[in-house]
Amino acid sequence: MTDETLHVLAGRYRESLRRAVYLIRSLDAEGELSTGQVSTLNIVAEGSVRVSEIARKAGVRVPSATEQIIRLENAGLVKRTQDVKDARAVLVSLTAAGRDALEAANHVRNALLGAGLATLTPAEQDAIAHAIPAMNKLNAAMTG
Amino acid sequence: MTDETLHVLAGRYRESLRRAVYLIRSLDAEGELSTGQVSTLNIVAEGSVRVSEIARKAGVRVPSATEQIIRLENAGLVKRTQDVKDARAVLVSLTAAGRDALEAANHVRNALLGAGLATLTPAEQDAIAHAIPAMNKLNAAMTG
DNA sequence: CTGTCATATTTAGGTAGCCTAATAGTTAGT
DNA sequence: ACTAACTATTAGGCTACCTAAATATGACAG
Repeated sequence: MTDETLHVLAGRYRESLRRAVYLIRSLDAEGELSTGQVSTLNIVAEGSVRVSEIARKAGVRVPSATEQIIRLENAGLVKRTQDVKDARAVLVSLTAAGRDALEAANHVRNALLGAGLATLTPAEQDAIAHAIPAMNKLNAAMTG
Repeated sequence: MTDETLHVLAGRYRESLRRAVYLIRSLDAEGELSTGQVSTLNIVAEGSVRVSEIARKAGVRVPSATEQIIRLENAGLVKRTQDVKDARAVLVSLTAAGRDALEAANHVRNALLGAGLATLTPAEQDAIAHAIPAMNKLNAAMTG
């Protein structure tokens, strides 16, 4: 594609993502956990993670991650432990309650979004499914 | 697709959108206008719009839209006028400065995102281009 | 082994942006 | 004309983000 074409595509894609953000937010309306909390839990679910690693993956600064984690810890959803190999570092992991809460939150959101996807034609569903790997590659390329 | 398949697709799509939020945010790092401000300006750019209409399109409550608009008005980017046909309503429109600022902001963001898109293969670019109408339909279906 | 610089996290203080509830004015239906 | 519905704003509060500074540990050169 030419730069011009890519520029136009960028504009359309940006607009679509902007609206998709509100879609994602609307999925949270019913739930008990906020979008940010679910995002953080999803990151922690991958295993014991340092605070700085959570911040990096979430695209926020370290103090913001600390704040989120403290809130989640107070809610009993994650626990913090000292890294035995590096006393400066803190490892964050899910509690059993956190795992349950995350699973429930994901289930509700996926069901809602799945119902929305069901209103699309099979071709439209395929178009989205097919775009996801490209979107992920783009996300990775641009946000590190 | 089966409900189960759609459920899985919903999960993958949600995850991709979650990361795309940070991509969008990263496009704002350099600019003077926040993501929310650009979104609001983009809505207002479509013509004179009521506060309640802006709120609906932006996916926020009316007082939040009022707040945004007051900020943009203080920055000289939009102006508020009474609707002559309905004295309850306020019509919001861009000022010349607002139009310029929006154009500049969109240009910078589209250039940055366009550069990211340029790193994808043509097939990946096509996959995203092809998914956008479906994404827009889904957004419209789920957020009204 | 000690001083220095880098790394990891937390604390402190501030801002943007979202929310609900309450207020004031306008319109529309009976 | 009265009541109910609608439009916008104001008031008060919360979450989540930020930068700067403090605290503690690690790594390493001399």
